[in-house]
Amino acid sequence: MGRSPCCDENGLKKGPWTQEEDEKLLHYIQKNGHGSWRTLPRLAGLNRCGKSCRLRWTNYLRPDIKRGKFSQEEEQTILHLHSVLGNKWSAIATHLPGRTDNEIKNFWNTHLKKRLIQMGFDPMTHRPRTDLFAALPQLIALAALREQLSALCSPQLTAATTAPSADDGDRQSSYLPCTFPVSSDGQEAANQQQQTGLISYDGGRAAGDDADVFACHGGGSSLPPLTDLSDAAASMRSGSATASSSGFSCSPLPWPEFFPNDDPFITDFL
DNA sequence: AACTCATGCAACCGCTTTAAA
DNA sequence: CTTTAAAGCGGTTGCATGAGT
Repeated sequence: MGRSPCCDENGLKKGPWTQEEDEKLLHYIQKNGHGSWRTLPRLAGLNRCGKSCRLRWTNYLRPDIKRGKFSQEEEQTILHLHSVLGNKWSAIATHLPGRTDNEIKNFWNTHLKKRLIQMGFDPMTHRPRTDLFAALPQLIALAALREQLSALCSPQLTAATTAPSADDGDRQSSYLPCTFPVSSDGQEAANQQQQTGLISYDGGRAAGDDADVFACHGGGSSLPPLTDLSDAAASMRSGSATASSSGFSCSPLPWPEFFPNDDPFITDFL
């Protein structure tokens, strides 16, 4: 398992390519093909290592490269393939004609990964995050909120905040915040995801598979997606009147037992 | 206008895999 | 079968640019 020598050792040029170098490489490959990348630089009159030339060609100079913004469809394809293949950028790139593995990798790292994280999904598993670290800021904020509520509200609220016993199974799921209004089948959560335009693809795989990959509630995680509580506040402000008058049973805030819609403190607080 | 910070992307590094001797 | 060279691949870095202060 030998390693190709580093460019430094041979005094070869590194760093950004000049237009002149690009032209030399392009001209040589168009005329002769790339053949052996090892010998190409010398033959093409370039003071670069073969590796650098190959990279420049495959990621930039190749004539079939499609440049510019990724389309919605390409985005969905990447998300889908990444959920199946993981960080196999070259494998993903084979399904996106004109896109290089490097380009896809960059797009993933700078856009898609961040968006998944923001939505509370683990970018590697595509499932809601379960790690305590990721949840910590929100847990702290909620703990502070709870403390304030305990101090200001009736004793029954304090009682209600007592942690459930270990055999409380289902009830524990409502212990952590989620601004996606939850129904028994989680449909609203799915709808909300679709509205974001992020997780909405439906092609390629069986519905069951995708439902599993992008499950929000009850998808094998005890922790719902992490969200900004201000979203919940806004949603409550806008929906509280109709919710109370129509007898809407599902609180827009998490932990309805702690944050009852008709509690004057809660409505004032929000 | 000057500075700082965040973002996007091209390119490099080093490990793994493949193929040839 | 073993060794070695070359290619492939994914992770990471560093620079250019734009936005915000």
